[in-house]
Amino acid sequence: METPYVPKTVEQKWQQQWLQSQAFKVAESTDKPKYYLLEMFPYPSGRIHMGHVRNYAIGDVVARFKRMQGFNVLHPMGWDAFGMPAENAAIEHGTHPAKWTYENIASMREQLKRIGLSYDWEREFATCDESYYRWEQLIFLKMFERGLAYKKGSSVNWCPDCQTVLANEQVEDSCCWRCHNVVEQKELEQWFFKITDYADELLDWTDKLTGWPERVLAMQRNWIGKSYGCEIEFPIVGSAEKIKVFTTRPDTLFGATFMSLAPEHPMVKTLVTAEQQKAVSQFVAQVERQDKIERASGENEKLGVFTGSYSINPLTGEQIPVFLANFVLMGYGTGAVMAVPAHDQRDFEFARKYELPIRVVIQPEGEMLVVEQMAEAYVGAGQLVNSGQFDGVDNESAKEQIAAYLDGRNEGRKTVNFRLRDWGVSRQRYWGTPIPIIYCDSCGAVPVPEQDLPVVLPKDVELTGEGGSPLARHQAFLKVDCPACGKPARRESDTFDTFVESSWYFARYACPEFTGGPLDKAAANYWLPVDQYIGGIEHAVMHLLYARFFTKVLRDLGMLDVDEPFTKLLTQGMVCMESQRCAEHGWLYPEQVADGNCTICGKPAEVGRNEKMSKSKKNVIDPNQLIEQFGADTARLFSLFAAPPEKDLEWNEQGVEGCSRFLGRVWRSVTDNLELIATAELPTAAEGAAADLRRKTHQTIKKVTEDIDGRFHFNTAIAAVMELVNAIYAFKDGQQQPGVVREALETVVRLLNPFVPHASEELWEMLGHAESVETAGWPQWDADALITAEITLVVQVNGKVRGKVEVAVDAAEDVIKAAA
RNA sequence: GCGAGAGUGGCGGAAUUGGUAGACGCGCUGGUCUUAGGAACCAGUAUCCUAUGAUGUGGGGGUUCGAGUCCCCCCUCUCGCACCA
Repeated sequence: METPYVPKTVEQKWQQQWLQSQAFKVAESTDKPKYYLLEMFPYPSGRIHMGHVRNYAIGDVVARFKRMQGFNVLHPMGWDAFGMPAENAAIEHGTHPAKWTYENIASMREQLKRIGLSYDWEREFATCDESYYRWEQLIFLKMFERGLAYKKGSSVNWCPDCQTVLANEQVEDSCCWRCHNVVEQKELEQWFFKITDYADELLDWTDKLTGWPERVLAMQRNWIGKSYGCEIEFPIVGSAEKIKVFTTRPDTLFGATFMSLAPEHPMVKTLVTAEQQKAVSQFVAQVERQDKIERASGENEKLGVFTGSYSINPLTGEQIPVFLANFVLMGYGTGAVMAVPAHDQRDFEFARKYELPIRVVIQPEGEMLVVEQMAEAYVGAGQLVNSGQFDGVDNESAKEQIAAYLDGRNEGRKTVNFRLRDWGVSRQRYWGTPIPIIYCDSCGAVPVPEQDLPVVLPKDVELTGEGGSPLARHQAFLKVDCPACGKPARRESDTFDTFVESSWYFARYACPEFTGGPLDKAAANYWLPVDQYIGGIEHAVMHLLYARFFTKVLRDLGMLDVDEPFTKLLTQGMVCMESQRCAEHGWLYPEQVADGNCTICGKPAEVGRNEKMSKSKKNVIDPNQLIEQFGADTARLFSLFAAPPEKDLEWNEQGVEGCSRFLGRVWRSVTDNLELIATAELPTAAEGAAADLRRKTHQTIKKVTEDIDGRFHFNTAIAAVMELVNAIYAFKDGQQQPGVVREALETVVRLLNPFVPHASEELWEMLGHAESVETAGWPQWDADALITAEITLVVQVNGKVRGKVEVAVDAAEDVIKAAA
């Protein structure tokens, strides 16, 4: 009689069913509001890990919930398929990156399908598909036309042994990760995207992205790093040239007693005098070494060297020495700073070390700074002193006044400086999108004509890991005639940074099959922006900033009409697990530990709590095994129940069992009551204990709806359903009012559908419904059912609980007072 | 240093607006049923106390009839940026 719950059978059945009915296929529609839900697409590494399960389970709850609420939900999936791991695998295993990548995609797709995620699989694509990257090449050409893509010299990490460029992540302690030789800096011509043109817009919009976590916005603001200040020109003694500095403190200009330049500053050569030549080159070499090793170790002693030259402080007319200093960065501002030791801590330390003059030009109120007694720079507010006609002015107004004064004499001007720099997109790598440019001796860098796209990445290459990118040696690929003059020319052999692909994939999902351009504008405008984006916090800056930038570029290219790609963002936490380590035998698998001791040597194992799952720590749970043992529904339920989505989730075997038990309990609550409720009608009212159950049912609908919608409190939503299930178990008057039981059970099944869709569908069918539970829609709560006849009032005297009284809900105040 | 966030039972975590702190789950304790169960079901489980009761949300102040929640100061932890001129 009783049907046991066998997750595997149930899950296979419904996954098959969804596939056949194309349940999650969507098209543009006007009779339903659209909702675009997206999780960050995965890199096809070969296997799904628990982080993916969590990410996609979270997304699937929202997708299914919104669908049940009547939204036209776009929920696509694809693959961020270009990148280095494929090349490395090719080198190690003698396979081809394409083969490796597509095989990984095939097996990961099957894994994802076993989780029961509601994707419109017809929209799936991989960024290494020619039909995707060809449109990326077109976007590049349009950007090139507009001056948004340009080429300039830039230094890169170069391994002289492997003859290849290394990404920053491939440099470990200044050495090549593969051959462990010291990495050099090499000057190369690279392609850049002019993200700095959008710095202001990217920054301004951070205030309008109210659906984003504050910390992500803070990181982006920090990264963009806008600061208001002044550009000031310092003439060089005995030269017509001037040194430009950027400062946020023009008010302290009278206190600038020397100047510091970055060791890499282009004017260093002309500034160094013959006598200082040797000292300077020694210093530059020293900083180059220090940059990598000492800087990383937190060493920050201020070091410098005198160039032998002097510049002139434009306000005091004084000659001030020009130094090189290790703390001045070429990449920020102009690479030159006016040093005001009295009011800047770094300049202060530098001046003390090299015995340079310190002059106080800002006096704080109610205090008298004396240079000899200063232990550190004074960086606060105050009134100007030793500043000529500006004496007595408060320093905030002095910023304006001095900037205006300099502007009038054409010696400086107010300016804005950004930390953000243009995005270098060239990679000397094989497995990426070829940059569609042809170099001609006569015509220079010529864009590949649109009709010649795509520039197909050739497949016939062999990867050895040495000698640089195989594209740079692939004659058939390289040799091409100049599209402008027809003379023999050479193709660009660099490929794009893979962040380029992930900067617009979300838009392509709107029209993955479109052959008329990157985007079908109508489809893109219908679906975009993404209403809810979900992914890891590790992408807080790079990916999310680049995607925002690209969206604005696509808008300005006329390809779509939105300003921002992602209306709401949810950054989910990591999946962690306890790890165990033996002093002698290193990290231990859980089965290598018995009673807290290492099973190899018997010594106590050290327990590390909350460590991110990683193979090296042997604390990884394989989703396949988990699903095999408990089923996809349990895996989903636990990853949603154990922690709120934005927090780290600590994996716990017993917690998983708890979720599995709960599903069994739900299952039995339905199967045990099937006979009872077989002919029962849904109630519109109830009496006594049945009214309490009915109230609980409708309270639960309300709670779960509000918890999911916008708040993403899945853990408390699930807890609420558990309470309802407990109430059904506790309810003993089923014989009298079976309809109330049916209502409660159907509610449980419907509310659980976004979390455990397979079990939910199966139970819904058992309850006698021919149509999918998703078609049945999201339940509505009945406000009348929420009303109680009596409520418990807590009587507090001086804030202490002194008693409880039961009163009618509509009792008058004096009745309540009397009762109390 | 700057920026963001967090400190609540043995554990994961609840507590939309200030109103019975500890929902729900794990673990633990006891029970029922069973040949047996790590199955299922029922009950209990913040701390102290025999109990009335008292104490409890990192610490210290404050506002309030009433504070986990609001204000001030301090401590600790996590994450991000970090010589940013």
